[in-house]
Amino acid sequence: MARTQGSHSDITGPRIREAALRLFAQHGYAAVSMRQIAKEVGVQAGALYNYTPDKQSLLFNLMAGHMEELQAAWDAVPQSDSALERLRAFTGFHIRFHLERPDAVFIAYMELRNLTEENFTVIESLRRDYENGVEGILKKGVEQGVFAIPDTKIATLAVIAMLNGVNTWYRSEGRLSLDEVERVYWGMVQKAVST
Amino acid sequence: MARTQGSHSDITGPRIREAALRLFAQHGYAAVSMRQIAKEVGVQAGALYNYTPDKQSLLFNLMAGHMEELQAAWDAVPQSDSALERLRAFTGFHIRFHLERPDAVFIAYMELRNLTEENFTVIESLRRDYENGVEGILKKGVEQGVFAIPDTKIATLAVIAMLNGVNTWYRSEGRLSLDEVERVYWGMVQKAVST
DNA sequence: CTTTTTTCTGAACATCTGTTCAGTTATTGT
DNA sequence: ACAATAACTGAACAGATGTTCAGAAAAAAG
Repeated sequence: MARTQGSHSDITGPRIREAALRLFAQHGYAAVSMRQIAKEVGVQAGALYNYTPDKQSLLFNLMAGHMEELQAAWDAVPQSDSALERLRAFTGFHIRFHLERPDAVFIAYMELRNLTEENFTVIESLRRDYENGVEGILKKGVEQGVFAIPDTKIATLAVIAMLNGVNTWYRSEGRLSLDEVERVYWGMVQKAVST
Repeated sequence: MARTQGSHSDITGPRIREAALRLFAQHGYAAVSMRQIAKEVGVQAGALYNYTPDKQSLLFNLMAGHMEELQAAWDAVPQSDSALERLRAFTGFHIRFHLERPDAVFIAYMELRNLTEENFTVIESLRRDYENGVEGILKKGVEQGVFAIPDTKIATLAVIAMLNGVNTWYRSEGRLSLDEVERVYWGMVQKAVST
């Protein structure tokens, strides 16, 4: 046997990324072998190398793709003039975006140490861009006199860390709806930074 | 060669745990081999098995030890009658305790997926105990009328997630002192839950 | 129908994995 | 001085690791 029936590059490529994403999130990058990923796709390990130069690139592209999607999605959200309204929009956006892709989020936060130095630098830079956007909102709110924040950098990280926490416990079959979750978190975020 | 000069069980044991802790935190459980740990200690891989039945137990004992230390340390903190004061004490305690052992904290949160099912259950139970202590404070505050919280469980997780964020950015040589960090976070926590 | 290209297999590679264990040496107890 | 024990070595184990590559088969192009 060699090439099997119905095999296509444009199908196998995404399937490899999906399988890698799920497996990396579940067991961790180092604990997942190329053969496991291949098995999930229904292909031999060697075939993966038609789609990625190596395992490291597979991880890096998943992470970079996620961070770029995140930034692009946030850039597409219309921005109000009010800093308070911007922060509310961000809270909702961040919670929803992250709950929609728990695996990608998990990897982007947990597998940083398995990146090469260069790849790590790239991802960290993307993350900083995103954080700077949030800090911009907080700074604007301080200027407008609606936020009282001794250190906007810390507040940025604190808010993001708090919101990221949702992913550790939220289940769609659970007690609370997405809207309720959003409302509860917005209540805390708002109070935490307000004057 | 076999037993080397000046070798002692009561020295090697802790050194193995220290090396494993550092390496697991740095590269991840799955990415670290028993031979790497042994090399760090200055011993052959086989010698590790005088101190741990296997690699999994090494991880589990590090995590369980950390969680028990955490709970014991918090239990030792004197508790006020005021829920507000209790929460302030918790904020300071949690930040300081976690900043003192970044590696153990990192492992306890990141390597859960590398635990066997039974071991995972144990660790999760210890974590829930700790979280329940915090939720008790918030509930008490609601009773006393000083906290306004729609959902104490979510608020508990949100506060802890926010505080855990410190470990991702704090450096002792950095811009802020521990006292300042504690003050800034307490300001946000207090406002987030207060009436 | 024939050629070319794309997609994949299956085997091979050198190296690393966790773990076991017989044997060796330093230390402790008598 | 000798025996017993604790601590460790070094080799071995069966299997897994990422990656390469010649060749085979299916699909596309002519």
